[in-house]
Amino acid sequence: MEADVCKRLGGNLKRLRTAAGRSQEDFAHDADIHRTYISDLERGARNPTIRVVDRLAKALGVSMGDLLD
Amino acid sequence: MEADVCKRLGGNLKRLRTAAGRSQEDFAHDADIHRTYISDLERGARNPTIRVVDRLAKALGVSMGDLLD
DNA sequence: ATGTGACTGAGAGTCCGTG
DNA sequence: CCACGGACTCTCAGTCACA
Repeated sequence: MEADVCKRLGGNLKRLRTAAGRSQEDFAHDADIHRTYISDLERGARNPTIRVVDRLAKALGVSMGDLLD
Repeated sequence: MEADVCKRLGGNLKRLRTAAGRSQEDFAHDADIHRTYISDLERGARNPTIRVVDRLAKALGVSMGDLLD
């Protein structure tokens, strides 16, 4: 446990996005975030602000806790 | 509802911190975050990264969802 | 369809203060 | 004890070309 927050977010994001059957490109469009930025996030390579996470959560229809906890 | 994420975090943070009976300064020290930044966060005046929120949650002994949802 | 390095403007986060 | 400001450094947001 205690994986880095960014890795945790990345894993949750990838899991929830693929579970919804959406590509990074399509999802990026819905969340209004650049395609390569989504790629970075899923790899845990970025430390995003809560405003970005808020957009991710809304585009997925989940809570922020679902992405971060 | 639908308040800005930063305002939501600010309200939750202030509520949970005061419920724990701690001053901003003491709490800032425990979370290893500058005291003025805690003040800014509680007023919803900043858009922090998830690493900062993670430290806040740990210092309070709550989940990130408790602070953000 | 996704991963990655590089880039720039904007803003995250720190530290000095004051009322 | 807290709100708020100014000034600073360093990282994030957002984008591109290319693999």
